[in-house]
Amino acid sequence: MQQQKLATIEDVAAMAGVSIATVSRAINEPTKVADATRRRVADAVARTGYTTNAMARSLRMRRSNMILILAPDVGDPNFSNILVGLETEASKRGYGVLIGNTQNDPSRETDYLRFISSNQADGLILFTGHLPYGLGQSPDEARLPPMVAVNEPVIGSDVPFVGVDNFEGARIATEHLVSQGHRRIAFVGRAPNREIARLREGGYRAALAGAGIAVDPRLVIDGEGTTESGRAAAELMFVRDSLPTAFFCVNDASAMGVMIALNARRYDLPRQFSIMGFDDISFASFLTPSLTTMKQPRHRMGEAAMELLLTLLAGEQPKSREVLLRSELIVRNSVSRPERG
Amino acid sequence: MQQQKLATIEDVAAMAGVSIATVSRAINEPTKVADATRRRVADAVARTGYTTNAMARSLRMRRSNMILILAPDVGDPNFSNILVGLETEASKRGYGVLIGNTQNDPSRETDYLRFISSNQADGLILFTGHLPYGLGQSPDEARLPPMVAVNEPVIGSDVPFVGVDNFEGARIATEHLVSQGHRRIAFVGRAPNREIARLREGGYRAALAGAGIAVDPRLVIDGEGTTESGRAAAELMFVRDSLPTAFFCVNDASAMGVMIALNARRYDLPRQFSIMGFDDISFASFLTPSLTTMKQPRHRMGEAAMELLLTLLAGEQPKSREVLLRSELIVRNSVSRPERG
DNA sequence: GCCAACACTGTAAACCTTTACATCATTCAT
DNA sequence: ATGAATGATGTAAAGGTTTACAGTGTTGGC
Repeated sequence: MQQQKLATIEDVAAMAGVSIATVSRAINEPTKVADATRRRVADAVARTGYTTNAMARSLRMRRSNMILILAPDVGDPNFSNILVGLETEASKRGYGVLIGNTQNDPSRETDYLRFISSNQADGLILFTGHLPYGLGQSPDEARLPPMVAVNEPVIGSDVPFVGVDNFEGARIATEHLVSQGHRRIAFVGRAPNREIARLREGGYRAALAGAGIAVDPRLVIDGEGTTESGRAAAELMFVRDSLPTAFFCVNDASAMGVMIALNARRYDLPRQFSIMGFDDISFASFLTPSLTTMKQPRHRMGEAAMELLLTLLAGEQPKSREVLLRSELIVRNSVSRPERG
Repeated sequence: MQQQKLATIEDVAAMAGVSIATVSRAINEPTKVADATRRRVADAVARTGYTTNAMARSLRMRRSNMILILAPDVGDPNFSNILVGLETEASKRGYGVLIGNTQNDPSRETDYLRFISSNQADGLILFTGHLPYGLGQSPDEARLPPMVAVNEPVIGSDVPFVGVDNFEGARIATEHLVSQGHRRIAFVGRAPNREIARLREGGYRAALAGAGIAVDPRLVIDGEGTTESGRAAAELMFVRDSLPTAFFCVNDASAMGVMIALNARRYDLPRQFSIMGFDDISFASFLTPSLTTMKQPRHRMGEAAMELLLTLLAGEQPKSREVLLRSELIVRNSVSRPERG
């Protein structure tokens, strides 16, 4: 329909009275061409409305200037701000971002790899916490495309990682609860095969150990980090009749679930139960009570991850293959001193 | 680094003992090639690990199978689910999605158009509510790339639109408030130059007119649809001392702001004030009180928008250039009967 | 036994760049 | 005045597909 036959470099060359090589140089390496010529070319570009055909360019240069972002769930509230950071940095450096929503479906992961193998993307950002299915198995690591994990490290691999120190953050969070006088602290969202959950559980255990508190296994509940799983976890504790005075949740979504369960049972929060989350998603402050949590610097995480990936792509040696940003304790109103022992 | 020199169609052809043309056909038009040959090619493809180079393909076919999504703010909670829908449908049809976060910055809008003009994207999905800067001005509409607006229609243009009937939805919402006995109903988030806000304000006015209620101009407050603007709007009413019994907010984000303001003033909601939002963002149900609002079928909006765009791209005539999905009243706990007249 | 139709395959052009190499003119040191 | 170095430009190859067109062999109808 709108195929008006776009101007090519040849049209520009003809109009400027030079060869196409000169046009290319005038555009990409302006110093290598005489001033007068450069002006003629610039003029011709303007008059023809020429834009260089990215496909031809990518074909020739074997580089697409595109980055593929693989995320299990683009709708995750913890995702979007990181995405903005990624996109900002990429755009600043002349890269575009392609998004791939995998829903943790192995076939979709494999499917998206076609963007890499077909040269449509030069590198990969991983939110998934594991290598895309179809990449990890073969031992020829050399074949791995340049990639960086963000938010969640990739288990058992040396994929560069950008995020917060989840172990340390969880320890700080748990220590905050301890410092308020809590000794029976639940961990909601245990998931041994999710690296991020494992790290946070580790920090939780370390904090308790440091305070000389034994972990009551009945207070460590499995969950996938969803709101519903948080709700179910809290309910389970009531059924088992083994209650904590505080809940440390693997993330804010779980914490919301716990809060829903407790509100539904008409408890007065935080008087009767304290709740601590992790992530500081944008809605954490709008809950009632507003959620005390650990803040992830999401925008900066995104920027740093993209920066690292582009450094890798440029073939340069990055300062470090792991960027750990500081998470920050955000004290709001969901934590108080326990009313009973 | 991993430039192992990927297999090309020529390698496959050599291994299968056929010409490259046959390989191409075996892959893209299997019926046009003899069974035995097809098997040999398939075998060679498997053995070489060949994937077709998307750049070369796009260059030749003048089509990238990519869609550019232009959104003012990727972090908007109303955005992500639509994005999932867009992505799902695109992926199903073999398209990839490229995301462009404009932050309403005209220069970034223009900048992203390079993806279109350089053939890196075949079509455009617009969240912005206006034509990208750098596209609208010239009258040669013929040059416009295929595009579809989602969520917010594009003012004064015939860009196809997929979304809910915002006028009608706002009318239903307001009528609900009226049906509960409210007569002093505020509209929070007036923005005459935002089409979506105008439509919703229109629905609000229509509902009041239908009920024989005159609009009190002091109850119509400007705002950009942010949480902060909602908070400020509510505060303004207290300052002006012209209070409604119910707030109809242009979107959920504004409604949250109003709620924050009222909670801060220690009002008992919804007993003393009713609040109605629009969008049903994922957190609406987690607010206290949970938010009564109009639900947008976001996932389906995304799918429908992508479907429409791909239809356009295929050069086919779509059934309609406007797809209006039904928004649905979600009754929760933020609306009750007014306690005073 | 001949010709047309058909099924399959190959040849080569086209898609639009970037860039190594060659060419030519000019400058500068000697 | 000469040769080398420098600077500006041009020529042509390469990047990997798709596809119009041509070619070949086979089938089937007469």
